[in-house]
Amino acid sequence: MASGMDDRTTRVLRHIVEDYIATAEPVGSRTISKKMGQTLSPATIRNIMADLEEAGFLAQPHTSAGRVPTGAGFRYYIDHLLARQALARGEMDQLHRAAGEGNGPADELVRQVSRLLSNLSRQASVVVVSSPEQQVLSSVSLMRAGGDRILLVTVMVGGWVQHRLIEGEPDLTGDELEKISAYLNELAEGRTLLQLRARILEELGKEKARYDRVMGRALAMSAHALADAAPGEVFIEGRANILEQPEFAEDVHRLKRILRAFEEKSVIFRLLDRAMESRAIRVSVGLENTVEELPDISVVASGYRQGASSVGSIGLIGPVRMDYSRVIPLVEYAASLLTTMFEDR
Amino acid sequence: MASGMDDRTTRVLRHIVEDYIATAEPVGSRTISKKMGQTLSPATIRNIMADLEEAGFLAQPHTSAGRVPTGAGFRYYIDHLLARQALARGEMDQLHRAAGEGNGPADELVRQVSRLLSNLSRQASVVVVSSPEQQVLSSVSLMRAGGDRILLVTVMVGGWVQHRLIEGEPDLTGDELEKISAYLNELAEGRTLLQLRARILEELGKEKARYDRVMGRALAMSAHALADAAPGEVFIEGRANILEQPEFAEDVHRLKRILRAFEEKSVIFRLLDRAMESRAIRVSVGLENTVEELPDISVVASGYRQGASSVGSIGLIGPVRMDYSRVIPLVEYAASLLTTMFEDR
DNA sequence: ATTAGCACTCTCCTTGCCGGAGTGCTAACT
DNA sequence: AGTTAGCACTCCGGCAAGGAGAGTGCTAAT
Repeated sequence: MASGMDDRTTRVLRHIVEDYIATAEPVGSRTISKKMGQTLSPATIRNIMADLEEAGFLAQPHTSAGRVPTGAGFRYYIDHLLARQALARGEMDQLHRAAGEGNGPADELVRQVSRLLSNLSRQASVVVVSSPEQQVLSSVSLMRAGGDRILLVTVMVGGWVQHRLIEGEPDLTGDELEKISAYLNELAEGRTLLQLRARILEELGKEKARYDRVMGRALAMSAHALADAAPGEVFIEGRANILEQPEFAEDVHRLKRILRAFEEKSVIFRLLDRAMESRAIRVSVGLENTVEELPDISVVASGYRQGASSVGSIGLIGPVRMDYSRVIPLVEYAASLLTTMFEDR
Repeated sequence: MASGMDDRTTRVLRHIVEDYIATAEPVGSRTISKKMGQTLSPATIRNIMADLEEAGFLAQPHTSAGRVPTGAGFRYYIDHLLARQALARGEMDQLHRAAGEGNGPADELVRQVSRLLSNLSRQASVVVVSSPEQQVLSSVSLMRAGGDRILLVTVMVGGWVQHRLIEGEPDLTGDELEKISAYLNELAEGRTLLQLRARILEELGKEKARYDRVMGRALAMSAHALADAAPGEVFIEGRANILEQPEFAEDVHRLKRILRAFEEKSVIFRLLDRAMESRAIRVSVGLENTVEELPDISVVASGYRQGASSVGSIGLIGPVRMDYSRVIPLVEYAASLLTTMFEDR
């Protein structure tokens, strides 16, 4: 049925979707007729519209209103009708500059890009970073953290930094810590965090009895600190842009749900994690996304990689009525930018 | 004039403010008469109300509506009339538990407490952490960060961790890094970040010519990395609670301004930094706070300390119509909790 | 000094009434 | 056949009028 639409019908659909994206109002037959250069009269358009409605691509808010695209309508538009709009030179430059400014650790980079992406798109921008378990370590260090606390700091090659606190290990001298750090670094060389953990446990079995107790205890406590996987991170920028969209600004209830979701990382995670593995951009429209808390929102997201492995995804969250032709290239570019930035790290 | 109010007048004011806090609606003379056990007739109350209006504590939205407290009215209520409401046992326990769960580095602790504070108060909770420049270091470490990058990690005794990236220093071996780290730690011993920086520069003058070039360059690059002060941090939790307040939920424009402010750390900083030094709790009502972007909001905040020095403040942001009797003790308790948590760090 | 009474003022809700936009259907046209 | 003009119909949104309700200010009596 979807493919059984002639060219004229799809052109009408395209115009309706685009007009609706631009105005956020139901669009009528007259408008479309004009837009198509009067080659067809409103009456004809109406007939076509009726067909499209029957096919499930359009809906009427009430009997005598114009048509509004349904989720399926948007889906079809995105999949078959969309004319991508090239990024402006200036936008690309801005994104590059933002990436350049993120010259701190990786989170700084990601935050800058996300922030700009939200500004350019006037939507809320989200970046999720998967748990760095699978990433290759660059170095490890044990540091005093006041009192009887020790901080285990891990740095990944991509520039992600993590720290975990170890409590109640008072009587290690600075020298001992350094020695252990050096040893851990040896173990970590070229390994992922996951592998390091395994390696430590292995080593622990071997060494425990033989060598000095200090080292044994240090290994044990490192293993313990690394035991539970770090949860991964979520960065959200441009929340306020949500209010720019009339469909949300007018409905306090929906607004509340979205803002609450923003505060619950796990929800955002679920929203974006499907985009993570796929290299291509992914657009979820309305009810398609399985997150019950948030019906009628769209997510445009793309994974970014570091070398061969996917480490996270970046995307936009907004109303179904988004300017996909503009927003999709933007997200795509931002994702590829992150990928290249991480490449030479 | 403020002190020239007799007991009865202030009691009326108190009831009006409290009723308004509870209902968010203008309150009439009848209501107050009833609330005071009919000891005074509505007509009398009306006279008193007229006095209070003249004194600037009340206002009428329109001729025949009830009265609404003005900013000055709230101010007077907070300063003279407020009956603090003791924290429930359960609330204290919850806060303690939250603090206990924040067993990671300091930011985790702060975030947990803030989050719970926002839940208990149904307001947006904010914590600002001043730049750690003045805090005493616990340890320092230089770590490889992939490519030709080095990460300078600093840990404060309170548990705050910072990292700064140093780019383009490729040819230092792991051993050298460790050696330099050890040396930096010696210099840092018991010093604040500010002092360390000075010390490094001093040392740099001395050592540069004499000792090995590696050490000299390492010192120089550390000094450079520490040159610009880290900006301090802001944690916001419970943004969605803002929507719980009818005064904001109904006015999209105001909502937008607040959410935008939440995205601009500097604004939040300005909002809370006056609370930082003062040990007592600080309540800013409406236009009192000098942040032009946000008229008609209240900030209830208190500094928290680490040892003798103020390191930040925690507070709530909400409408002027807040339940101060409940919220003030809450913030106070949260602040003191943070102070004690940092004490034994 | 307090209070009852009363006229008055505003808001808010309901109701009813247009005008405009847009549709569906039918009949005529190409 | 497909297309179009014409027309009756539906529904929304805005506007005005009217009435109920809440609350006030003032005056006169206690």
